[in-house]
Amino acid sequence: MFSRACEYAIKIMIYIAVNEQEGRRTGVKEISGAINSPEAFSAKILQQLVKSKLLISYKGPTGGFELAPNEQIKLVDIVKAIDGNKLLESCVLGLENCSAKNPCPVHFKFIEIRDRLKETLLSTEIRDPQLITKGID
Amino acid sequence: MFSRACEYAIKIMIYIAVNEQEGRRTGVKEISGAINSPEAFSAKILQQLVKSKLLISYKGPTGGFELAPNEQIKLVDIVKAIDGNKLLESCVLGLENCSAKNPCPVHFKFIEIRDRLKETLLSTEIRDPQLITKGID
DNA sequence: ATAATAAAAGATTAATTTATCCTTTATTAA
DNA sequence: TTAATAAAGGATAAATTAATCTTTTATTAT
Repeated sequence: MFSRACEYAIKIMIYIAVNEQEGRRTGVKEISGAINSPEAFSAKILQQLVKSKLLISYKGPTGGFELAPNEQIKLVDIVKAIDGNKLLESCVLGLENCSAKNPCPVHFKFIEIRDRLKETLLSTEIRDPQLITKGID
Repeated sequence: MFSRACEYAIKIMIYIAVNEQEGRRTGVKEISGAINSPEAFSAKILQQLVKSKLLISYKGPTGGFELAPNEQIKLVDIVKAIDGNKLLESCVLGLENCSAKNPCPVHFKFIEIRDRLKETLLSTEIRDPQLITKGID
């Protein structure tokens, strides 16, 4: 469903949110240890999340990452930042001109699944207390 | 959502179903031309579909492919044959031990989307007249 | 100021997926 | 029975994704 990088990204964001609750800034090494992801690869993903303004980074000792403040960060923002919007917008059969007016054979079978997916990604906020309690490794 | 190969596979199966309606056996060249897929790659996918018993192949002149007879072929069969059941069974965050009893942070957010997807794949039959009318290229 | 720390950046490698090419095998029709 | 046809099989190449390694830049605390 999501790329490996995107799976890591979601876990990363949730883990940083957990630490935010406790007022702690989080570094790459701690994150990759906690979510069991390769450190250097995680660092690349963190860079993308910073460029996408979902995180703020700090260098040097005491450095690390924090969630972008005063922002509602939703799952959909993470997915778009890492995987783009192919999953959310493109035809499941990869047809260029598929639409309600010119539907592919399975268009109407999948449109509601996709809408349901979008709705879930849009309504799930990364600071949701429900999210930040459960296992992530 | 699906791999490129799986997108091709679904289009291939629908196209063969269209021809079955007209009593025509279909060859790789015609198929790849009709659905706009690379011929040699399509041939590999066709081989997999034959190995998975979803198609029957015939060599030589007048050769080609037919749907496996007397079988209800569902979308889920195609997806499983090409992409396996990762999409249908694995945790969206890739966690090995994710389950209702030991849920990942997004488990319950996605479980119903997945169930909806499974239901659609299970209930969509490749010979459904609704499927085999619409554009596929 | 300087040493230590940690992220950023860039280059490279590995693995997987997508795609092509070439040879072999089976089948049909002349 | 032979030539043409079409799928099967195997090897290879290209592209994308995943992952690693090394150097640079910024920041903090001593």
